Amino acid sequence: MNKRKYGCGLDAAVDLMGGKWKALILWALHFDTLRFGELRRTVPGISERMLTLSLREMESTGLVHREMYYEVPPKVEYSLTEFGHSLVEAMTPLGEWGESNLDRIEAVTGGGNT
Amino acid sequence: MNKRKYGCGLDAAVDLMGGKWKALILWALHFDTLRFGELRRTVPGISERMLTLSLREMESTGLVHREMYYEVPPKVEYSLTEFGHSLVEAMTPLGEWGESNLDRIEAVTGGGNT
DNA sequence: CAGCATCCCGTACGATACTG
DNA sequence: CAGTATCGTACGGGATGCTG
Repeated sequence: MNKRKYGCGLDAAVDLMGGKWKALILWALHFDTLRFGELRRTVPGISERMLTLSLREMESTGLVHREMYYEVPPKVEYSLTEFGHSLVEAMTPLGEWGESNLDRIEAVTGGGNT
Repeated sequence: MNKRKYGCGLDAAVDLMGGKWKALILWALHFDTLRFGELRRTVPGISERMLTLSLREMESTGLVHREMYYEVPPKVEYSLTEFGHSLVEAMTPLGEWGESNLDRIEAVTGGGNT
């Protein structure tokens, strides 16, 4: 049962793009429509399982569009919906902040705890 | 051992404020310096344990400042550091996006999956 | 190539009780 | 008031193997 209302919009947004991989996937798809294998190569370190799961989840939340081509070598392309693009744009400042403070963040997370 | 480098700044930022409660706590502290009990009341649904853990973690990452007063009724005040404030500011667009799309988000997360 | 199934583990999180 | 200790669970996530 999921009766979770969100404390604020930020909470809701984090729920959508939180987790370990969704932000990376969103980011990757922001620039290009990508196939499964391309995504796998673009997002470093992700497993097939997590890519599949994340993609499915983002499909179901309307962030990602999935286009299947019924060909002999199976081909599936993933792209962002308008909704997805708008989210990425909202995340951009956070991403820039993160990059500006990468050193510091790596220092505190690497030497600290979870 | 923690050799996690981040895929991008966004990844790093999400690592800092991800989780279930940190965003809410940051948000609450953005407006005011708050005591433990006040925070507990401000962040709806959080347990003492999670509040403590989140606070400790954010202390260790330099987002939150903790000020103890050695008085008879113990008193501790939490506030954001400059670092914390800058993070909140970077998160703001995301929060606004979330609020603008609250209905949609609740619909897709409430009826879907995690 | 794209993807699902299964096993397994760590930890994030929750509930409850106790303390200075 | 402001925590800490302990226990238990659920889920996120990794590794591996199989299918159309």
